[in-house]
Amino acid sequence: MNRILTETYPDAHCELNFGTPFQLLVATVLSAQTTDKRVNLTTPALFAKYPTPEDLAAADPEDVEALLKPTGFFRAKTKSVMGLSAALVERFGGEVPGRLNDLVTLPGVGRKTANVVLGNAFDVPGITVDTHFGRLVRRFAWTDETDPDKVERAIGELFPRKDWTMLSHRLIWHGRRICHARRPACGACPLAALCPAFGEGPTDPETAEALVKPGPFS
DNA sequence: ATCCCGAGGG
DNA sequence: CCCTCTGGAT
Repeated sequence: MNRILTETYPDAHCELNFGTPFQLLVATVLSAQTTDKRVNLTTPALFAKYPTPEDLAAADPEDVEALLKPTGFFRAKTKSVMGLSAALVERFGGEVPGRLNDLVTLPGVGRKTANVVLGNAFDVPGITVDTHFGRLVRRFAWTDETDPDKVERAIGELFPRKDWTMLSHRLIWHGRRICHARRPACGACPLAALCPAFGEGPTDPETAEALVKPGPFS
């Protein structure tokens, strides 16, 4: 299945826009329970006004809340991004640390966010267990764990370190495009023949026709 | 109504 | 383990 994912999504990548590791960190915190498209509509104004941890730590919280409103959870996210900015200035010399154990000490930063930053700003392999990743690895029966930390460990044992970041991107892309939470587009899925969850539950009607005409080799 | 590249708190 | 934070798209 991994080979097909690799062929289907050879160029899968992080779709958040950023100019610095700090901006990627902030954008990733903002991406919780929001589409990255909406984050990308929000961050330009934020980064224009507050490009560095020093700027954001010294900002007026009400102004930041107003800027972050469209991303949802705007009070909690303001607290997180201003808090992590202050922590970066106080404890890390204003630089984003390149180690997981340091990143997760920042307010609002869990393992998922930390691994996004490691994988996309530091070239350090990281498994990012978000809602898509967890759903897909369970559908694929790669693990039956539901706790994100346990999923991360289980998948980490199945794949070599160097593949962790791209595997994360590919599963997330596949989850967004085909293997949706509610009505997966099984009829359009290149993994259909190999997928243990194929045909389970309702399928996207737009692709259902393909299920009846599976192709030349069935 | 349900989902979106979650994290912190109880 | 649960709950809450929150707005926009479908």
